[in-house]
Amino acid sequence: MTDTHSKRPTLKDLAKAASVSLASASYAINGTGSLGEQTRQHVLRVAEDIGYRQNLNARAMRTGRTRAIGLVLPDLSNPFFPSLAQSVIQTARRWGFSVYVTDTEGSEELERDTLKELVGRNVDGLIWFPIRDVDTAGPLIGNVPTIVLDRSLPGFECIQADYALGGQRAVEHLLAAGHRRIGIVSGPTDIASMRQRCEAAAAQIGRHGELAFQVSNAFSTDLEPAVAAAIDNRAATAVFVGADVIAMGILGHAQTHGLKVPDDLSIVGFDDIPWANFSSPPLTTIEMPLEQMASEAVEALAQRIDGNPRASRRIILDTPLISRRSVARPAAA
Amino acid sequence: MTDTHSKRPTLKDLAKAASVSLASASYAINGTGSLGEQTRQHVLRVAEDIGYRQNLNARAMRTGRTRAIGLVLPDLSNPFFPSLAQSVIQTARRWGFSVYVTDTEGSEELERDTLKELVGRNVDGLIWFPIRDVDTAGPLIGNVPTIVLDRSLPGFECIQADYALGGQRAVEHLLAAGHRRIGIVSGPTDIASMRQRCEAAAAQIGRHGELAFQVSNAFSTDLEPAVAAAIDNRAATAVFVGADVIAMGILGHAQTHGLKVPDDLSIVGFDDIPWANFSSPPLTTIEMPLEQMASEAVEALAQRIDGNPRASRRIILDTPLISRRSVARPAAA
DNA sequence: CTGAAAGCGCTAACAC
DNA sequence: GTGTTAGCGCTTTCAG
Repeated sequence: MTDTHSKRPTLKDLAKAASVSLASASYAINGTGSLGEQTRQHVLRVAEDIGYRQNLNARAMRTGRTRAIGLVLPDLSNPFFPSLAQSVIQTARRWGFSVYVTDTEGSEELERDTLKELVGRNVDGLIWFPIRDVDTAGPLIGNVPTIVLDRSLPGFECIQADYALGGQRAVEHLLAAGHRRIGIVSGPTDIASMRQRCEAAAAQIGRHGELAFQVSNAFSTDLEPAVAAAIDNRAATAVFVGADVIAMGILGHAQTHGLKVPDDLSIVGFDDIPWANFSSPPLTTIEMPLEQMASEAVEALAQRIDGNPRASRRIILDTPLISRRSVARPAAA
Repeated sequence: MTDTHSKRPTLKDLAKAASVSLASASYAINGTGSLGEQTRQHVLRVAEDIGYRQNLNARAMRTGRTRAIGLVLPDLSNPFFPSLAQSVIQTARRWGFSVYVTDTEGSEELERDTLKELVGRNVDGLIWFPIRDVDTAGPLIGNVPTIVLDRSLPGFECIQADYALGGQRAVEHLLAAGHRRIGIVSGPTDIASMRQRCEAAAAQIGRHGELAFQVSNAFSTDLEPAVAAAIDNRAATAVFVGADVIAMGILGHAQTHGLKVPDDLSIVGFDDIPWANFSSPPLTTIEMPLEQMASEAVEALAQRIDGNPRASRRIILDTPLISRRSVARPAAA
């Protein structure tokens, strides 16, 4: 039994309890060095008995590696990010890393603080989904291996998806369904990946139809007045929405304002967040390959951490269309 | 300018660069000790110049406090948890703590590993949402101050909500709308908080109506056959569902199977996850006061960490009904 | 195969 | 007001 009130036993305590040297204790715990089989067993047993736990910080301090990585995300309340976080956590676990998840609340200042903090805690690497395509980190990050997600930051290895292709596919789908007057609701336009998908969409609309409107909205289900107005005007029979969260807001708005989806208004979103599949109607959308992003990111990071600098590749993943029920032929064709 | 390729400067480097002693450098950085104002300024300036960052691990090792807490959650893909995580992260930040978030993937083994890992990294405290009402941690946790969320674990300070009252309120609401034949779809029944809400609901139904069925489902939008069957049978005009995620699954199922909600089937859920407000119809549900849970938890933890043992209180928060559109009078009254 | 000792980066007595 | 120094718990040469 362990006394609940004593301090956590140290390696020294363990060595003493097992009457071996400090080194032997360490070897036994880590499975390193060369140690008599019985000694090792004995130490391990005693460790169990006295409830010994390695102090990972001390270990990290000595070895210079923490086996921890930081995941810096802009906003956990956007359902896109928890999914990503989950994938990263699981993949990292497979590689033997723990993950610090942080939410920068969309603030560049917090983002900087967070990054600083993580570096200060000596994470072995960083997976960073910046708020914008702006390097708020500067030299803060130092030499910490870093993979940037979705945004495009010079000097970093970036993992992205083919946003333009996604936007184009979305519009093609709408066109194929017979829509001609198509609107665009973009997310924040200071984000390159957002501009890309919307520009590609606009181009495609320009080619074969008519751009009814192009407005933008924050990453939120709450619609800004201009957006609500654009929808209410019924200038378009269909909209391409740059992010599913916003699309869900539009879906809700349309329905509470007497517009039937998809009959009066077809919608295609972008991201394929989990509940896109459970709205009514379920949302047709462009999939962001999250699991792949996560595993590519962790893998790339692991490579670098293990000293494989691996030329700063830029990885671009595919963005398939997921066809569900929010698109139909326009009523008045 | 900092050489991108050199190691991170240490306090020693800083001291040397500023030509002061190690202690003075430390004092300047931490604002402790007594130091000439100019010395301090000078050191700080030099620190900036050479890009010095504290090594928080080393500091933690020395002081015995990491200013980090661990948040152990069962499943980030249930939208309930990211919201909770976000609140915890933000509150913790206000108290000067960083948060390690982990997802135990519903596995008790991973839960144990995770807890071990966190303790090994010397977190100052733990906020733990156990998978079940089972203490998988045992003595692993040692003396690390821990707050348990939602579940009820002997010996821990637990923060819970009034589940029974919530279940009762849900049914009262259904009753008031004129329903008599009411079904219950519970979440996993090995969870006390789940049993409480459903038992209270059942009791209330028993008192003034008729329990049409009582089945259970995993925390998922995917319905188990028994649950789908119960819904399809139309044995009930209304259901109380123990968790919103499941409720969303039922909503989707009902609608794709020709049942109109709320006309053919009224639904009230539990949790008030973010998208409950954006389904169509928006889901009437019982609110879990997440922000409050989070801030109570962090606060309680901070207290203990700062050495205020504060008798192991059990905090019970209120569970108000949020009335939206998924409840109507039954068609055939 | 085992033990003694150095040192990772930092803080906090304690001396000056 | 500033500098010296002893460790925090651990890993890892290097001798025996």
